[in-house]
Amino acid sequence: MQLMSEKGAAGGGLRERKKRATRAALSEAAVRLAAEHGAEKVTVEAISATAGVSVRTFFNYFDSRDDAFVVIDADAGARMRRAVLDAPADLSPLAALREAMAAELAEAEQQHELWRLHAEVLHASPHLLARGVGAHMAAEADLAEAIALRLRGDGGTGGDGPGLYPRLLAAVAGAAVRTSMDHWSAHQEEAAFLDVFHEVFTLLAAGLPAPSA
Amino acid sequence: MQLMSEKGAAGGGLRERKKRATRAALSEAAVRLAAEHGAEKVTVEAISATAGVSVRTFFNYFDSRDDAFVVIDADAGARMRRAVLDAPADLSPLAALREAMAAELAEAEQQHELWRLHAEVLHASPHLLARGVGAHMAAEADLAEAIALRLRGDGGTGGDGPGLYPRLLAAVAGAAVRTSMDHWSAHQEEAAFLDVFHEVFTLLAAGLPAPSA
DNA sequence: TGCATCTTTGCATACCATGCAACTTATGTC
DNA sequence: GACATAAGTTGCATGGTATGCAAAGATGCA
Repeated sequence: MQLMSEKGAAGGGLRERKKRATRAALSEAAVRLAAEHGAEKVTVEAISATAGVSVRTFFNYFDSRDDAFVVIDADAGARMRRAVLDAPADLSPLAALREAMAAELAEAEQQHELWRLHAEVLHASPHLLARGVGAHMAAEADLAEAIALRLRGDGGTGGDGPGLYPRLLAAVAGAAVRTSMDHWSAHQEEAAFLDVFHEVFTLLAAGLPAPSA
Repeated sequence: MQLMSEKGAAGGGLRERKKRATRAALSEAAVRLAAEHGAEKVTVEAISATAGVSVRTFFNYFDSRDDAFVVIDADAGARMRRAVLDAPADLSPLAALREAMAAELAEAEQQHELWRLHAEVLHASPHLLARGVGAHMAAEADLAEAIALRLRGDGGTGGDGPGLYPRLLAAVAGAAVRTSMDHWSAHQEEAAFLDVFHEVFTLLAAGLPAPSA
């Protein structure tokens, strides 16, 4: 079943620091090996050896081999959730989401090389790409709840989750980010990523009108 | 690698009819067994035995065990693509997509019981749900291309796929459908599915404004 | 230091997934 | 209808994936 994720933020204990380090080492080993040899040719044994742990320990951190390629940053969801909750009150829900996601993407640029490799790996095998897309869903559910909180103020999300509007907003924003990344990685020379990102959200806010051209 | 899907429509040859029957039998066996015992407890051997074929044959039809739970109707994508292309010219792209998807969902109601079980199974194990969402991506890419064709009239989609707008539209519409189904299955008694579906597309067309209430 | 807790590891086991060769079943032709 | 061919199914062998369990090794805390 995997180990619990303990604290999302930077905890102080030696144990938790070691655990984060091990997880990061496994993740990085998986991505680098996959970028070099192709994801299908990378065995769990190779990943574990590169990260300096046993195969059994690999499965203490990831539920499946593919998870090591797909799950990049486990705390990203929590950070976006907080960003949505802390956004200025005069931002529309859509704009709050846009800003939270933009901040997260900017953060991702810090690990530039690794993220680039990661994108390459996912794009190279559709199987993993699909898995990656699906993996965002949990984060989207979190975001939907954050939006619901933002809208209603109170903490009682009721028995059966956020309403239709927050769910839709989170799902659509997720789709928007994926579309931006896809399109940008196919037209990297023509436009900066942030331009694509903002054009996408502008289209959303306008109700996706048919292009005039 | 899986067998090729031959023709999407109803072909006449005995071979192809048998193949579709076998695929359907495997798919149905997988879903029913999973609904009864939980997806994790269903082995490929059990699915194959229920469908009356060997384990080896199972893997001739599906690339992995999970695919049998996830891939319900392999031709749905092709049908929606055609529906988008054949839609009346005065419909906006968003409306054309909405109608294509509504038609497909109405079709799904024919197999009501099986689709219901399918939804249950996916919902019961997040792992499969994520996989299911990812599986829609190929269909979305197809839809994006159809929209691009619809907008530009010509057949030359260029070297690097549809533009930003068609991609975004397809991705957002996919997110809208998933959201509708999620929300509806959580509030089944309160509203008819089609009402939820239309409310979602109305919100999209309005640019996802913050709710006034 | 010494004890409680958590983590890693090896081992055993079962299932998943693919290549290959032999066998069976459709299709089209004579 | 019988034949040659192409297509699909099956069993076997093989290797990777994934989990439970118990022993050994770290860490946290009094």
